[in-house]
Amino acid sequence: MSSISAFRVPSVYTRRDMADENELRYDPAAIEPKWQQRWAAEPALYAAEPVDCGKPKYYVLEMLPYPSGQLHMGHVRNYSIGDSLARHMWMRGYNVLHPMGWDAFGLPAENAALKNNTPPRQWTLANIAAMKIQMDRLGLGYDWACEVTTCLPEYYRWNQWFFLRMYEKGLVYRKKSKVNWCPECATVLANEQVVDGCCWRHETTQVDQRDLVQWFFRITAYAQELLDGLDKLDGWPEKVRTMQRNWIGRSEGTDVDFFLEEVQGPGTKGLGTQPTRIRVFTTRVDTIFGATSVQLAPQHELVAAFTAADSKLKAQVDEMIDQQKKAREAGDLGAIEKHGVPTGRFAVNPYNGERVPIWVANYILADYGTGAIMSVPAHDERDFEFATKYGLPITQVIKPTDPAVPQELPFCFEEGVLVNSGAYDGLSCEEAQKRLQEIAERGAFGEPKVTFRLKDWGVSRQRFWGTPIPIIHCESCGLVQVPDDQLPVVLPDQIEITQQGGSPLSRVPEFVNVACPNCGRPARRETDTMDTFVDSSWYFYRYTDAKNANAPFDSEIVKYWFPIDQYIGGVEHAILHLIYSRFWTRVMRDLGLIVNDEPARRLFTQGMVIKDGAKMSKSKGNVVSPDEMVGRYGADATRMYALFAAPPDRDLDWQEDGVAGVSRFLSRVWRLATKYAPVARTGRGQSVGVPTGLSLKLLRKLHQTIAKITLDFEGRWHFNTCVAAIMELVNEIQAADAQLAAGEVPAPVMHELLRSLVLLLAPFAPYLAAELWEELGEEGSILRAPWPVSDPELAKEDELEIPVQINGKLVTVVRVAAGADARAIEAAALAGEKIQMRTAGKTVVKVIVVPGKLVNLVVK
RNA sequence: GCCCGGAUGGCGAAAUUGGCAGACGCAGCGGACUUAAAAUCCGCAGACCGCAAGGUCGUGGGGGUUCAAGUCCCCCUCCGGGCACCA
Repeated sequence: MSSISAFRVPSVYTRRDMADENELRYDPAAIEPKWQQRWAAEPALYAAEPVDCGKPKYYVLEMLPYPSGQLHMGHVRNYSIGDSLARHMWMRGYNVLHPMGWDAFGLPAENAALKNNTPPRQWTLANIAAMKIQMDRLGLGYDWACEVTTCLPEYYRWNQWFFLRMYEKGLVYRKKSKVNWCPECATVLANEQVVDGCCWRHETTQVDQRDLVQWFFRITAYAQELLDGLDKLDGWPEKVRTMQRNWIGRSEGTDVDFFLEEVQGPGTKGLGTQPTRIRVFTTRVDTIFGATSVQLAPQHELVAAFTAADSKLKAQVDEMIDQQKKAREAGDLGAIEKHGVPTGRFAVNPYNGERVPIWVANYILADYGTGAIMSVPAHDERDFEFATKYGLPITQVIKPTDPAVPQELPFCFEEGVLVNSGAYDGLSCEEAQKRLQEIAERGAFGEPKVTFRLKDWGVSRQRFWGTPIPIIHCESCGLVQVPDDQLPVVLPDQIEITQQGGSPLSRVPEFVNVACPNCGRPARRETDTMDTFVDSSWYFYRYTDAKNANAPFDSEIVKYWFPIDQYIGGVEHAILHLIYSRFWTRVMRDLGLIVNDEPARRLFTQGMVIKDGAKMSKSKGNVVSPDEMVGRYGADATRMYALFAAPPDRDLDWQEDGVAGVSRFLSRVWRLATKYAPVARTGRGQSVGVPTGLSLKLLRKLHQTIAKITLDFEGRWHFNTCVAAIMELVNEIQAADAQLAAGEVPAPVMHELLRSLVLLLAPFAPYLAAELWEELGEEGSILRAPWPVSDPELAKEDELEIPVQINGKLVTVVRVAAGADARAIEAAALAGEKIQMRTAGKTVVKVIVVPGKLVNLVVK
């Protein structure tokens, strides 16, 4: 349906140009396809230039979408922001790289294959084609020459290549581990992909725990560097940096060995090869004299030794493990009640020789620290709860220095002095920690220790539609790398996707059976594929050199473009994608491929798109289709509304009436510009001279608007107020319509006004801008036209309205010359009639004059 | 529980450095044009009192600093997001 119904031509124009009634209507359905065709025919418009072009570079990147087949409003918002920025930077004369690609591996393609009997590849490529059309319709200016599609062998061969390089460096390893298993996906999930005990893609599907041999990337080797790097990322939102800091979870403390008390008699059986020490991790070694038990995680290796000789204990521990597992699956690990069982064994505190019981407790995590703690109930909430429940002794060993601290257990504070701690009594917590660490190191029963919460990145997936892991299992040679010259290991074409568990690739004999590259004997390919976060960890490097068949990219080209100047995407990727990318960048740096430490200098996280109070999503049934909006109002209006309705970093409430409003505004621009274009054209190339009167007024507003928008593009990014500023400008021009029609403003000024207006609109409404640019008789593409420069002289007001307050309350305003000094302003303020009346008979105690801002009289 | 955000008209929002609160837009109301409607154009519009001139109140709540607070400080409430038995 046509959106903008025909409107009656304004009378002033009807007289002049009756014949062209149709041309007066703003009709995005006509304009937009016309420019799509033209731009498609001229791909160089959006193409990055060679590295030696001599221009400063600007790399603007938006997160690549998963090719589901449909853009959603979140994409529209993300890409509208990025596209406006890219267009602005082009106009500022930068060599802009503005690429787009497809995060094309992943489960939905397999699900679709099951459902429609369409091969994943075909389904994915068809979706890509459809979404590309949507993007083109939106008028997004991408350099399609460097498009990256992660499911194509030309791309994923480099995943494999990187995997092998990392394998050689010891950054890839295999281990049997408890993994998160999503029954729906029938695959393993990374810790980061488990949300509240459920799969991040299937929010109602509980994740199981399974034991599998898995491939891991040793991201923990970079934990400290990833943490330190955050301090320097001042172009990233503090929020994201904080989230990553918490995720990495660095914690400084001490590893301390408690000695396992020797036990004589039958109970010692099975303990023979076990360590005689229990290593605990604590951040509060200063409280160690208050340790009244040692607590082990149920999975701790010593527990297995203890239970081997004690079937009753074993039953209790097994039950505990089972309960923990259930709780983990239900996602409320923190909610289960603390409980434990005594092992009947004792440990000896290395500092004072005190004998404390060893318990197994369900609140001790096997995979954090050493899986064992010393329990100090007087100074830890959890230990206190536990000790109270089981009547374990509670010994206070820290006395608060601050008398305001309530005298109640447990005492959880760090400001205090030691008591009941033998030779260390009287030391501050901080000093005591240092001293106790020294003693431990000297006595070889402990040392300072930094622990991270971050775990290694499990990348194995038992799925078909992902990058095959380039490893061959040979019975004689063990794990053998696929030689580089045999890459890529290509996914087989013919495959039957079923819902059976295990890797689909393992059921394809042609894929699995292979000769060992080492000994030539029959061997088996690895059938796990890689997590799709591998694909998105480095795709933005590939953009710079997407066709390279010999290397993932040319280092020199990457050196030119990196780091990314501006990365834009949703905050939901704050941890997963953005931490993996930072890791990958460092790995590539250490492989000598790149020189930058961080992928992106600046990161911008846009807010969510909300409708009727909830995030737009299929499950909520509140989805607005971009196609529908574009069909009804045009791409320009849709995009501009996405920028106008809220600042980009905040959530955006989608209201269709608002899109209609923006569309009305664009119609107004259209009418105004087409009406005065004939006059403006005659003023092309002529100087505006020294404008006065209405000309000056309008040019002043114009130059103020240019200044405002230019400033916003430089970092503040309040595009909502940029659009508002353009609206104000248009309102002001339109308010002068009668005078303009009467010819009060000379042609060169009309030209300057309309030309600049169109330039200001170009980043936000490229179709309309291009059309009007042509209408104004301008040559060349508006895309490469220089961004207008604000003339500060013209922008300056020559008279200001200064509010005058009495005791902080507004009474009146006075007009003064713009440069007026404090004395002149004060005089003008005091001379005002209303001020005279209000101050009559009273004393003006004080006069505050802020030149250019206001006057406040303090009156008694 | 801890760590981030946020709260301003009927609605989306603005106020860039402490200086006229509500720009811009939506919805609404009045008018012009029209046989009529739509579209368009012009105007009104925070709340309360008042015929008006004008006055009082007003940025989630309470306190404070200041000539002046949406903005700074302290305390609290609610909403959103992240983390959560991390020793």
